[in-house]
Amino acid sequence: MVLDKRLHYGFNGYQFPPMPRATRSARRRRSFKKKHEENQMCAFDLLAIVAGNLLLDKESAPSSSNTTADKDQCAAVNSNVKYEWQDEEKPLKVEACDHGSAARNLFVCGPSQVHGQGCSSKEPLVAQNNLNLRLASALTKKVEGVSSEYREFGDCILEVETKRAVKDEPGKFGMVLSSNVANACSLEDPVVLDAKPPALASLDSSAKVPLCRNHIPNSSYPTNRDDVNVVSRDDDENSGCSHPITKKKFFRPAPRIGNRRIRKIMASKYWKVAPRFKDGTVSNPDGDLKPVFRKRKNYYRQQRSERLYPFKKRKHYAYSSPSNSYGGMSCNGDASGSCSRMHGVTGASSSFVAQHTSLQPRDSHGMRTFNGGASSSFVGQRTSFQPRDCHVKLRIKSFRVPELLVEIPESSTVGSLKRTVMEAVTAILGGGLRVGVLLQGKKVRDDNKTLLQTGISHNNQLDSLGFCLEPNHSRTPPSLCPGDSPFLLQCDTPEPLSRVKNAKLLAVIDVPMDLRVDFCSTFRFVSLPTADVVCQGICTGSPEPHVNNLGHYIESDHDSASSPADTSMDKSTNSKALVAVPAMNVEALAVIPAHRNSKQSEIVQRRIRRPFSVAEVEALVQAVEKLGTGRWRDVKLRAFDNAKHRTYVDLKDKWKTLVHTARISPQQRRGEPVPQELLDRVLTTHAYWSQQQASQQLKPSAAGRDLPSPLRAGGACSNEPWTVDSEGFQIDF
DNA sequence: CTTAGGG
DNA sequence: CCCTAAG
Repeated sequence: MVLDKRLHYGFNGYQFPPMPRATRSARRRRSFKKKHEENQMCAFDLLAIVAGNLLLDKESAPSSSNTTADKDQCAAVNSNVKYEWQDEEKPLKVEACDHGSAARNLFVCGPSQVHGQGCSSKEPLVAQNNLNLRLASALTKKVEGVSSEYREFGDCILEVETKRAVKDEPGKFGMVLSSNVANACSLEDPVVLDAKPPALASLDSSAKVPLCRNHIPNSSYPTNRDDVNVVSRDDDENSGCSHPITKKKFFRPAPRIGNRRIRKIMASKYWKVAPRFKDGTVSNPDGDLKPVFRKRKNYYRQQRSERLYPFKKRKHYAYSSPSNSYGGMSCNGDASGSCSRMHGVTGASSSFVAQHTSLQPRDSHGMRTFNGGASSSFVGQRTSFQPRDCHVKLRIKSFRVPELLVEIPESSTVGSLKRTVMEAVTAILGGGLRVGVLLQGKKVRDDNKTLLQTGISHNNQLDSLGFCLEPNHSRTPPSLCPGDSPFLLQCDTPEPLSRVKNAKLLAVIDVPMDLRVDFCSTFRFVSLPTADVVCQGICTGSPEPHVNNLGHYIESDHDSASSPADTSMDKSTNSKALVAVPAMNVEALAVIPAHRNSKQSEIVQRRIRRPFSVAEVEALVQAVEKLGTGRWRDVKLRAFDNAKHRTYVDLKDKWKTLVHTARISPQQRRGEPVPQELLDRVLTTHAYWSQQQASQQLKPSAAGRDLPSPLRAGGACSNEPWTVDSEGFQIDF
């Protein structure tokens, strides 16, 4: 099979789109050429092709079986083929790998110049660096003569790390490909991955962050940077933080990635991520970053990204406004997928990092909590943007509507019933509700405390956090929330309400930790001034490393500690750091079941008190007369099956109180008076069953027969002082 | 989960 | 109504 698809990756971040085909218009070719000329800065070019075929250039049609590349010009590894590519200056050899399965991984790496000459003839490349490529993994081949490392994951993903920065573009590099990706790309729609670090895009930049085309100031790269920070990701183990390495440092050998991880990666669709980087490019506050891409390219990318990412990114991000620098940054939950993808793009991101070495997040706070790449990404973000503060992500799966009591005549129509219910619901939702926050089972009453102060932080207790909807007493007007809150939740002084005990809420809200507790306002958070606080904490259930969209890198490296050394950016970024928190974030990112610690997190509210009506008492008495006092479950089923709010324990308790009530003087009784007739029956019944119970104990074997069994319920027992209706009385609520 | 009881 | 030990 011939793959027409190929991917070009520019280590510099410059990408060469596939040459236009001959069939294409001259105009397009010119355009193509022009573009490349403009991007001469690119020092290194990596060409990767997956799926068994490598197209070195349009002229040389690659066939799966043979090496089309001219010797000396390109090297490609095909499934079982060995290609050699020799550059005069830097010979690159790639030994064939034999991967059993479908020939997949191909990649070519070489000085861009070579590439330019032979393969992409038109592209001027400045290749000066030597890259060592090494394939780790199944393919495990070494490519010598180059200074980067490859990691091949499974049969699909290749990660490249550069040890050395390209001359002009220190730190830029790399990428990961998956065969899938390759397949996905057609020449027509070349996949262009930008190694460049997207400045500050959020992961799902696609959704919220404006594409950076405009942000790209110019094509030239900064030349004065010597330091390259590279973050290498570790293996599957996650938890890495990005740590920048100075360019002089060599990257540590890329750890191998287990299949498991590979699968994950694949699943995450790395390749999809790649495009994002590009898109994600955001203007760099410092202006340090200079995107190499042109608008046109961006256009490409954008298009592609759109195509490739049909799926919507997390809604979560959607909320974040573009302005919100960090809104998209966090990865978690759902995001994990995207994050992981990013991970795949390690190389690219790392390059990004390098560029931004100067930017280092001062605050490692959030970092530590991150897993793998994600954290690193954050780092990057922070550096460039002002860090805000950690965010707590909570998901509220649903709110249960507090119990509604509706009274309606039996003669009412169903329609009127519906309207009645609607009105009740509307009354509640329209200002009759407020949100209660519970932490560790305790209600958080102080709305003015920050989440952090309250103990709600990104790295803890999320599972012990609960929310509840409470009826809002009319006396307390909704204070904070103007109508904008989508939920129309009003907040006011939190008062424990017993009604909503069952509300189960799981948080999944992305909340800045410095927000006040009273997110009742719907979760419209009010950000407090928190200049210093900056952490992007995110909790994710997913072990996957995350990479921030910025391309900041993250690595889950074992030993690597994130080294935010460079603070040069700090000052610049700080000012920006605190941005208004968008009202968004309500979206759920990660799903964090709040009910895990049922005891603690679950709402501990006491149930609302609901006095038994006379009718209920009647039903209860009747049922107990028939069933006895030791079969509350049956009583429930028989008479209160439809009264969801009455548990058998409630019935038992009520019986207990009825007995007590019957025994005390009427003056001592409280509440709705129960007809004496009923109380008398209560006493009679109680006495009867007590006796039965006693006799049963004395002579268990015989007693059983005497006791009215449920089955025999229809027939009144001769001993029973009452007549029983076989059907019983169902209380229907 | 049910019961039975104390709180 | 809640909480819980027991079964």
